[in-house]
Amino acid sequence: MIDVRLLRTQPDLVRNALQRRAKPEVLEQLDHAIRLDVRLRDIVTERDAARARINDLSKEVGALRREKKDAETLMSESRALGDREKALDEEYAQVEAVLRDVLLRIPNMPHPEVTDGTNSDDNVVARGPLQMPETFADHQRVPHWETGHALGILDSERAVKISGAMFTMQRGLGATLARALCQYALDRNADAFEEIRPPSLVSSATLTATGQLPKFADDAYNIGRDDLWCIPTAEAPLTSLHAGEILDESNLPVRLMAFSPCFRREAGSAGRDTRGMLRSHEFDKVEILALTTPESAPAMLEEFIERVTSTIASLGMPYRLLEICTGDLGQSHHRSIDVEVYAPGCDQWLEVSSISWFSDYQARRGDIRFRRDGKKGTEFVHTLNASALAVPRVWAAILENFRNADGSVTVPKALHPYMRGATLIPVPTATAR
RNA sequence: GGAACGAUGGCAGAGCGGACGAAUGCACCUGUCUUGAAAACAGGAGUGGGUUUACGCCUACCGGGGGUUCGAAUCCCUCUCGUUCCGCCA
Repeated sequence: MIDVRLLRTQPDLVRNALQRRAKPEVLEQLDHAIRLDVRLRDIVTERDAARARINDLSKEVGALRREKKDAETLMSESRALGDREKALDEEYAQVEAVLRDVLLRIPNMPHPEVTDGTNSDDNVVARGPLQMPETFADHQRVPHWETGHALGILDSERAVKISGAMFTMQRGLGATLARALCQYALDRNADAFEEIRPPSLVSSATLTATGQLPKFADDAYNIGRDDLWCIPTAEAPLTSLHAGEILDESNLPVRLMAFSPCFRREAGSAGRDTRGMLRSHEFDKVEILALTTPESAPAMLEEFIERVTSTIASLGMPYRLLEICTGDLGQSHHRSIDVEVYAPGCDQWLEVSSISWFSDYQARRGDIRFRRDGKKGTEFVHTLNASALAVPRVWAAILENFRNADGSVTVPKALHPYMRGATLIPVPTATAR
């Protein structure tokens, strides 16, 4: 949520920043919010004046009563004011609700350094592939779904039988590999992050704090009977962990990480990436997250980039960094860098992580504040997060990058400790099938 | 799912219709005293909103929402959460 005060005092600053997102309707929402805010303050001023008078009157009534004097004149004046106050209060609640809804739908202001652009075509490669092989061999040019099925470690058909389209299921060493990736990602960040095992079902308030609600309700699974939502990412419960709290500056930064399943309806992407593991309704991910002071957020962003890229690099696959342009930036995002891994089999750069800085946008929604040492008052924290590792796409990229000429897949060395001794996913023998 | 009880400031805990933003204790901050500390004494401390150049002033907040009243932490309704007992269960 953007700051109403900023919108009030420096509307042009906000307008210019949001203009860069290249979404005309946002500017209309902005003007709407400004009008509502003006109206709201008029109401508040009059309502508070009425309340002040009522408070004075009831004190006088109390005094008269003690002296056994008649107070009917004052009481009737107060009654009339009470009616007015009630009407104003109702109007306040109405206007406030609309204003809040409008504000919740206005996106965050992009960081000044974010490149201008209108859509994903304008994203810029911030760091090219550092280890792109000259060429890939033919045996690496096999899509992971073919390899996965041939090796008996991916069973899409039965996943569809059990749950429907866009669900996947790994088996045997494939399942072990998926879990190994999570285990590995957690261990790589355990030096600085507290591991959390959060709930996978959360309240509407929780999904509103991170920005999924109210605007993107169609993208998440809703359990209407209990008014709960399946988390689309551990970002949601982790960000809200300190919702409504005032933290001490000395406790910052708060660093959290979590393994969790992620549930996404993928409402707008029917028919896209239907094969294999590139897009599914449920997947596993390890998320890292930080709550920081505003001034230390840029350094944390750099640290996150370093952590994510070094993890990907340690698996030995070509990757690149993408600076997301203003037109492609998510609603809550102040700045985002995507990490993509190259998958030679399907010849695609796969987004395996998004490293994001939300400035105080989520903190304002979730009411996460901090108090500076020895100072009065509070400020909103900055939130940052990143996928330390998203399983399916990394899993897919491994099957393509490390496919051998005989059809087997070599397990990256970094994962060996988590594979129960397996260093290779072999081609099944005829009898084993 | 059923029943009973409960929810007050950082914590503990009073208040049960009128000067209550709220006693008291602990914790905290600032003075005085002390070489320093402790103790003692004095004082100060919450959050949001509106308004003001500013000091400040007004307003709201005793789990959430609604009601009664001139006036609600206090009375009534309702929801949520917690504790205990029963039921069910990994």
